[in-house]
Amino acid sequence: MKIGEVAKRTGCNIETIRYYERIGVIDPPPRRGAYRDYGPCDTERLRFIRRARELGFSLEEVRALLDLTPGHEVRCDEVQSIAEQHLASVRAKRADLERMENALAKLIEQCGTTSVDRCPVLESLAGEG
Amino acid sequence: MKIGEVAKRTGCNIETIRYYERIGVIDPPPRRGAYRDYGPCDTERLRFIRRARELGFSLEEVRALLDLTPGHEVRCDEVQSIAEQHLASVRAKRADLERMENALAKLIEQCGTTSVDRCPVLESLAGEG
DNA sequence: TTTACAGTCTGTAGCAACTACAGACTCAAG
DNA sequence: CTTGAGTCTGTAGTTGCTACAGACTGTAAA
Repeated sequence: MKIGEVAKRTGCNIETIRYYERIGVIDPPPRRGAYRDYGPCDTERLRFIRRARELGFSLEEVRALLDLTPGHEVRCDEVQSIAEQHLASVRAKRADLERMENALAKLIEQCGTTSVDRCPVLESLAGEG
Repeated sequence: MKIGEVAKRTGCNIETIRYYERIGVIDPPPRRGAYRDYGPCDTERLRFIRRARELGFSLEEVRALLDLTPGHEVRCDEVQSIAEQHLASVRAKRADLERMENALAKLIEQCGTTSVDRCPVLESLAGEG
């Protein structure tokens, strides 16, 4: 399989696949002539990476996850621990965004409630704290 | 005021202040000798920027916000529109994270429920879709 | 006066995780 | 033999900083 085919099958784009190779997240495949020649394992691995990225795992976390499987001696507890750490950070981010959302909503709500030459959004951003 | 003082007062760090100057978010202040010499307006502006950044506005959005005030002819409706756009994107991000959180929690929940040599997290990341 | 020292200066490189070229090449079909 | 889509390498851009290196400046104490 050439890189374009793999890209189509995995949903990764071509540049990204080459990027993953460059940073060592996937191994360089053999070449058929000048072109990279991928097998089914590569598509699987790339799909794995893609899923994990979609779930917000960083590439470092993905790497750690991938490093757990090679000898097929899977450590479910380690996987669980990585996933749990990640879950915690997702929850934290979500809480941040929630606070932001509330603050923004409050700001916007005030708009139009005061006299013409004052804007509560700007004032509240400028005000001291 | 020298840059260190401004940094302390605004909570921005020194490198960041110089960075903002470089990209034109703040104007280059006059120099007293070789050193940048800031006035109170600069601290206000930097505080404004910092608040906005904390609320997740991008620097481009911050720039747009700042561009609305210079002639003191404030356009509250424009400010509101920027804030609303931003609110929408915050909400979208939060929804994404929520989906992530659910998926992760489900994954983790399954851990330990199957036989010893299978890990549901890895399987579900690897599985086809 | 000298000298020490904290603070500042410029300029550049690094981070994550890609994306987007330029310009050369390759390989199969017509 | 030529066309053209696909691929190759290498480099630079993105966002919003952060972190140096190596030079300089200004002040205060000895």
